[in-house]
Amino acid sequence: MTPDPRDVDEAVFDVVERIPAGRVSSYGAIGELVGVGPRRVARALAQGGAAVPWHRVVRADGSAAEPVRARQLELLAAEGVPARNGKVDLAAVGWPDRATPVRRRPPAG
DNA sequence: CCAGTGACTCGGA
DNA sequence: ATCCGAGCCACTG
Repeated sequence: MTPDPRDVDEAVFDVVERIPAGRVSSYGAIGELVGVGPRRVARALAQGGAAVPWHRVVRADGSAAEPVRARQLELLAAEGVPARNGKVDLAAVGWPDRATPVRRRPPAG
């Protein structure tokens, strides 16, 4: 069965809704979670992102997309996400956390 | 069907 | 840091 386009959009929105305030994800990261390409994620947000915290989705390098760049940085700053020269620190506020489970003993040295 | 475009990403220069 | 090409997926003329 081929997944309906609307279903893919809903999957994208569902993941975006899961991004906690103060955190940020990327098109590619979300794409991997829902099983589509980053461009497909961007398309979904451009189409109906108004219903989800789209501002918590940035580029892979932490920068914001052109058409919403200024707006996105303001919304992020409003919820405690600092930006450095127009880019957020994905290593600090990136979501989901990398390799959180199955690794209770991080390399302490 | 082909070409152009876009809230993308990676690798190379 | 900046620009370009290729890969990618969906839409439009």
